[in-house]
Amino acid sequence: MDNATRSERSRNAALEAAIAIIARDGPGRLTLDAIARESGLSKGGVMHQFRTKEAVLKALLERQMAHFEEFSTDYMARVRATSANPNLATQLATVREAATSPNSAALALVAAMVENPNLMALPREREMRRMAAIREEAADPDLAMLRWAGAMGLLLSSLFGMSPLSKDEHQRLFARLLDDAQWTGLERPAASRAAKSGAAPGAKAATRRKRA
Amino acid sequence: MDNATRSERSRNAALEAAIAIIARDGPGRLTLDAIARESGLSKGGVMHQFRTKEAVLKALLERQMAHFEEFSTDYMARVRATSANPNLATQLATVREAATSPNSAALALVAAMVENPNLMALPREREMRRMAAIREEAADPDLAMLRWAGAMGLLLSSLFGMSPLSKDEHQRLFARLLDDAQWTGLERPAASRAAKSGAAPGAKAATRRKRA
DNA sequence: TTTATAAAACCGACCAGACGGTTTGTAAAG
DNA sequence: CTTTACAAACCGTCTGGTCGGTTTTATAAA
Repeated sequence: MDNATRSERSRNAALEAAIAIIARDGPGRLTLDAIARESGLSKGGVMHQFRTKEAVLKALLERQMAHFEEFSTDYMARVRATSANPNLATQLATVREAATSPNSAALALVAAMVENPNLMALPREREMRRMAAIREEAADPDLAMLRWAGAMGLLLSSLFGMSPLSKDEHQRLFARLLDDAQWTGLERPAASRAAKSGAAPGAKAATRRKRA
Repeated sequence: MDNATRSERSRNAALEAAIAIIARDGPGRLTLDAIARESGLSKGGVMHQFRTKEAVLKALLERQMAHFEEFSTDYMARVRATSANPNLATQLATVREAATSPNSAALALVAAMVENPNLMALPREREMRRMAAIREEAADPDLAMLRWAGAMGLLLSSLFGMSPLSKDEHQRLFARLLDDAQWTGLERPAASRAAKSGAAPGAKAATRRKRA
């Protein structure tokens, strides 16, 4: 077998094992020995691919982020033309995806937070940029943030096992969050922001797109 | 000093120390030795008050839950008469309180989840009962759930350090979540609840059914 | 009030196992 | 023959938990 793909396979096995462990036993049980056991590799093998445990977490985080990055990009490409607020739509759909997929990125996030809280710097920064984009394009930025927060709440509460909602109800709520038509009734034009953006005509911020 | 209060003081010191450690160093750094160091007690002293580490976590969880239980009861007593949906209002206010207070219950939750995920059984059950009450009283149960989810999203995202919102914005969003008047525009009469006695929950709700 | 006794709170040394990480050795790929 | 991928034994430290002993409080007889 090719050397590169051999490494690739091992790295993959280790990361899959890590996710399985976190999901099954909780983040506190994620140890290098456990990863070795679960993946079939020896501890030496794991340590050859990742020099330190933090490197494992980092790789895990990056892999999950890349996955959702891809999902996000695809979704964005599909709705950019049709949606009035493509960034919000994309983010909502991505969070739904994360909530649906069992080996969620959220698990990696929790594990990272446990081991080394400042590993979250990367995801945080990315998330913040997205939030900024959402607010830029929104007619009512606060409402957009609340829709985003609603999605996060659904995701995290189900991750923490605190959601009383069935799968169906979950999907229904996400669908409602995503449906712009259901939120148009109570928009508040965000006077503060309109005033801040200089000579902007006061009313409809939704028509003002980001740099075209 | 009285014997009972001596114990009380020690238990308190240990729990305070635990919260401080979690907040400062992350849940992964919460060890019995660390608690002993931080609290000034000896390890033996800590182990006398709590026979096991799990007992510490459990006590921590229960203390925080009791605190918010009290807040919740007080708030409920104040708004029960005036609010159309006192359960929702109370829950939103409680979550805001949790998000505001620095030594949040959420920290205890995360720590418990790390150490022993099934410790979350108690909070989960309580939460579920509340959610049920919220849905009972709501004209549009799904919307109520989304407002709740929004609050949870704000809380948890700020807990994870992923909130781009300032304190002021945070407060503003919570206020908006709490203000019934801002959500009456798009209520849907909850066909699900009315028709639920049948069998089909899953109808594609995308078609908007607004109410006057 | 004093004194004898118990019970509870507390200490700090100690232990077995688990932890992250290193080292040494070997087989496969280049 | 050199480099890379992996294995397995190993190391020092940390972890949750135990244990024997000391101090403080509680009880009550003298």
